Amino acid sequence: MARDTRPGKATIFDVAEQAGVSIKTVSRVVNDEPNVRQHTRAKVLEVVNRLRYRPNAAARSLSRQRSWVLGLVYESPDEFSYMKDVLDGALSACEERDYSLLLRPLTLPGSELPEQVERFVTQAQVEGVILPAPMGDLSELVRVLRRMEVPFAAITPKAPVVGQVNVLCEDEAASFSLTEFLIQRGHRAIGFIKGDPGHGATDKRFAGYRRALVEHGIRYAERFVRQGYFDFDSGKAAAAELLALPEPPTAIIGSNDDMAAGVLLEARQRSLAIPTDLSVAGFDDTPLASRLWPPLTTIRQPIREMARTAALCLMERLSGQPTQPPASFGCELVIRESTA
Amino acid sequence: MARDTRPGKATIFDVAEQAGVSIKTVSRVVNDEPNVRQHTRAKVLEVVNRLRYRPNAAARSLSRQRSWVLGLVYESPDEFSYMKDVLDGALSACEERDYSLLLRPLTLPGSELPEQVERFVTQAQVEGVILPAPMGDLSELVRVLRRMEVPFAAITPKAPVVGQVNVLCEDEAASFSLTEFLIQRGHRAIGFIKGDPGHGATDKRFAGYRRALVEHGIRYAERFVRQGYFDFDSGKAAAAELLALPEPPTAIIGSNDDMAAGVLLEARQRSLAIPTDLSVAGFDDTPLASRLWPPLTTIRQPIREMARTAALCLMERLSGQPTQPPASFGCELVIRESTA
DNA sequence: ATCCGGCTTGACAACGCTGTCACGCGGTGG
DNA sequence: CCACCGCGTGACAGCGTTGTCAAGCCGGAT
Repeated sequence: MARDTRPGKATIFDVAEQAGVSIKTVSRVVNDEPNVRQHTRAKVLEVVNRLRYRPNAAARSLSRQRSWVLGLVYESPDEFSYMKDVLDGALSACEERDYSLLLRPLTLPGSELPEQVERFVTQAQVEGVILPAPMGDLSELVRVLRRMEVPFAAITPKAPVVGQVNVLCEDEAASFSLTEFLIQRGHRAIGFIKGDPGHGATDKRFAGYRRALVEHGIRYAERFVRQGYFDFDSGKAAAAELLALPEPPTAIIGSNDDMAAGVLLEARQRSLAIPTDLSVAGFDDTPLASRLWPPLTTIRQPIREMARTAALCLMERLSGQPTQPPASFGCELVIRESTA
Repeated sequence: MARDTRPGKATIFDVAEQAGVSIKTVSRVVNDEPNVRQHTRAKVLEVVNRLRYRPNAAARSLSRQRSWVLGLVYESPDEFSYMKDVLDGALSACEERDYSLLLRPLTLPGSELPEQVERFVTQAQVEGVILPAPMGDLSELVRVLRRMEVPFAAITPKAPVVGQVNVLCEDEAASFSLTEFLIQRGHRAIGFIKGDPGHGATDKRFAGYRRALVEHGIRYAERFVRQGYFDFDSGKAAAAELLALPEPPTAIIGSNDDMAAGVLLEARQRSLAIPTDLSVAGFDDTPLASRLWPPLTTIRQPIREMARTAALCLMERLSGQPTQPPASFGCELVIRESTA
């Protein structure tokens, strides 16, 4: 007769007692350690199931001096679809390996950033941190984690952070292919709206744009490039400037979908037909891209897979494996109706 | 000379030793317990700061038999903006009170739902669960949590779950005011696209629509109502049916923004001018609503605040306070350019 | 018969913290 | 002068698990 039938309440002692073994043996069975006779193992497992025994995470953490907690430090933007995919990927990896994932949204720019991250990591005994873009590009952040000796995995289009797990995204190549696509469709005057200067992706995407122009013998014109901040409003404002040019571009690339949406709105307010009068392209293939009119030509990155990989590699590293070389993920050009 | 200057590594013993007191006194100071002389307290705090001592969460959990972990169980949809706000609110509350928040996305409908939740709760020693809409409407889920004696907080437009924390949203009233707004603008033939039948919000929003019609002496016509599933495609499909009617409605309400976006697209493909030929309204005021053309008239709910409240009330309850009566939150009509 | 080594098992300390209880001290009321 | 009380403090036993180490057992080699 079980003393307590509520699940999650039985301890290793209860199991040991009912199985007629010592707690150590139960521990061995539960942790799949070798050197337990088949018969004993079966008996223990039977009791484990009957009592719905689950090891107490706190006790295990305390004893093993490990928390099995990963942290996800991110910037919380309005348009969350990028982070949603990151979250999905990281969570799936964590669930698979019985890690927990703790979230820490940050507002940028932030002077107290190092303190906030330090608090986050120590408070929650975070073993490793995942840094989705653009967090890996923040040197203060990297420095804090280094000092605290907390391993991290950076998802970034920039050069890999040495000594850490890196997941690279081929933003430059993606931007190149997007620009090339527009060139092949006959565009010569192509506007480009850059993203936030703090983000590594900003430079890479811009670099891909320039390279495509050069390789196709088109002169790069600074007047076709505007600074944006990865948000709707800045995209709209930049588009307003570009479209007010004496010879406006026939196509505009926004460095993300949200800015491209801003371009669309600005164009509409100027009664420009899309894509007849103006082609527009974005980046990221967020849900937004397919809901706009016309649906956006954009670049799809396997964000979910990238985050998953980042988490998994980080776990490997935490369990003592040598750090993997950076994993790189390609992008896909999604052609919709906003370009002609 | 500190034995280990790395932060987060000092234990209560190190502090006690350097402060010349017992570990119990350190514990008292750190936990703000009474009966410590001012002088002693100051000395201990000084050492705590110097060593950057942070209590070990696992040890504390083990000893106090509490985990300070809340769980957030949600359905992971394509359009994540609702969940982003929930997440923001819940996280802010957790940070404030030094709780951790664990996430558990679920795919609906799911036959293994109870098992998944049970695993989630026991595995991570979750003390209380937050159920954003529509999770609180799933009876299997509620039943599992009841059986496990895990308190939860439901954010729902439906009747409060007895014995638990409840945060109510006034979907019926909001829908009423939105419909009334359209009526006052002269619309008589108003189409309505319902949401997923499983969601409590679906009925409430529909009820508000009907009540507004009735109170303004407009006959309710079933042909103007279509079933949707809270996603873009179903909204578009429903709009197609409504607009194919011999006498199509002059306004269409989507039960959320994503479906309203679908209506917009369908209208555009039929060359209907918005809002001249057709008014469109949504629900939720997601970022999508303001990025579409024309920007959507919609209903804004204080989701973030609601989630915050849910989390805070849940914590109160976990620390032994009596359960609060349900908190109710009003909505706001956001008038944009999609209606005339 | 003896010794050795590998497999299986268990006793016990350790992990870092909090709860309980007891002790000493100074003041207060009888 | 003594009993009593409340405050400040510390010793110590848990909390549930894993790591260490030693013991017992068995088979094979000596």
